[in-house]
Amino acid sequence: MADGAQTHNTILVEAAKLFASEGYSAVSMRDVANKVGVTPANLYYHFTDKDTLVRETLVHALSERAGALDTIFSEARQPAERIGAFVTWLTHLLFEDEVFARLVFRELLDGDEGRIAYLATTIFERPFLQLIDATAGERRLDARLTAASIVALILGHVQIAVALPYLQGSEPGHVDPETVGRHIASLIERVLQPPA
Amino acid sequence: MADGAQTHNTILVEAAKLFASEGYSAVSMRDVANKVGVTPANLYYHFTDKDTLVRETLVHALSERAGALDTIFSEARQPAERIGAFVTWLTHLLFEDEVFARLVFRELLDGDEGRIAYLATTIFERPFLQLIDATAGERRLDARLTAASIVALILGHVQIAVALPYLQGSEPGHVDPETVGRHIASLIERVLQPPA
DNA sequence: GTCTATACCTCGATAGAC
DNA sequence: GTCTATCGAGGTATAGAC
Repeated sequence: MADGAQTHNTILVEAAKLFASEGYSAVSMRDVANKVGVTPANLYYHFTDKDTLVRETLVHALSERAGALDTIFSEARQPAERIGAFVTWLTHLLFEDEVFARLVFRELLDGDEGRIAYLATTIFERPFLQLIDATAGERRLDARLTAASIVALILGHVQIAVALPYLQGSEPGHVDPETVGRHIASLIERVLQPPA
Repeated sequence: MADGAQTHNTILVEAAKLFASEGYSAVSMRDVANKVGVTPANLYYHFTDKDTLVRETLVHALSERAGALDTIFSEARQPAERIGAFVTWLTHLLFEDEVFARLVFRELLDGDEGRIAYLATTIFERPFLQLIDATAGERRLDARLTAASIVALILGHVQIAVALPYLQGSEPGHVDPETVGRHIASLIERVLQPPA
């Protein structure tokens, strides 16, 4: 199983998958060890205890994905274009990267103060400020609430996607990132266009 | 601790609180027993095993709340008014009834097929069909996606409410059901108003 | 850095008295 | 209907050989 730095990283990656799919308390150190292909004792060489493993797994998984956020907004564009790019990016990321999406949802549900603060500043703060800036043109809406609504809309669609197939007359397109992303973009366009 | 029917109900209520706040696998039968004030063995008199307790707790908690849904839509109104009433109702319910909100989020995250199907038909189906009906007037949008968006927007706002206080310049109003509800209603109004 | 072996605890669940 | 007592499995974590 190669050298230590390798194992350390493999543990973080496999633990992220397990924690995302089962939840922290449902996954034992034995589970992680089995998946990685080492013994439980080895996990305690790399991480002092389970709580530390959970936290470092989270930091590793989130910071890995948050990097791409920079490039989304880095190119100077019109506000509307910037919003569209963000919507497309986040929708695809959450629909297609199930590990990331589920870790985010778990943190929002079960994270303690420190972990939610970390999540907020690492993932949400940058796009949130950009969205506030981009929606500030519409004076009759609270820009912060509107920015929150854009993020909420995307998160909510991902969240309810698992339930939609059980409703009457459901179609696969309702849980397809491309379709949902375009729909969200068109809703935002309507909200932000100057009223008649 | 009174007669059996009473205890049975108390268990369901206290278990709902514990499961909502900690998650199913993080709560032991001993935890539930302690909170109720009985012994673990007694729980097994009322429920055959933990999984059964979890399922019956969920059914009890959801069906209890879903009843109010009928009255929201029962009075014949204009589509716009019906949407407004639904938004106000669901926003307040989710922001103010933390046990219900967290149980719903947990099911969406960790429920198996049967439980998500139950959640979908018990909670989501009725308002969903009503919303489709009420938004069908806007021909240039997919009514089902738009209905999903309304639910998604509300769920998403509740979901990210815990993170908003950690973002720069946050205000208490952003996690207040009244303020958020009105904001959502005004967004929907803009989307559904006939374009210029 | 990884293992074997194990201590100690908490878990879900049951038997049987009251 | 509720209790005491207990079993076996599986949980976190550590000691010490390699």
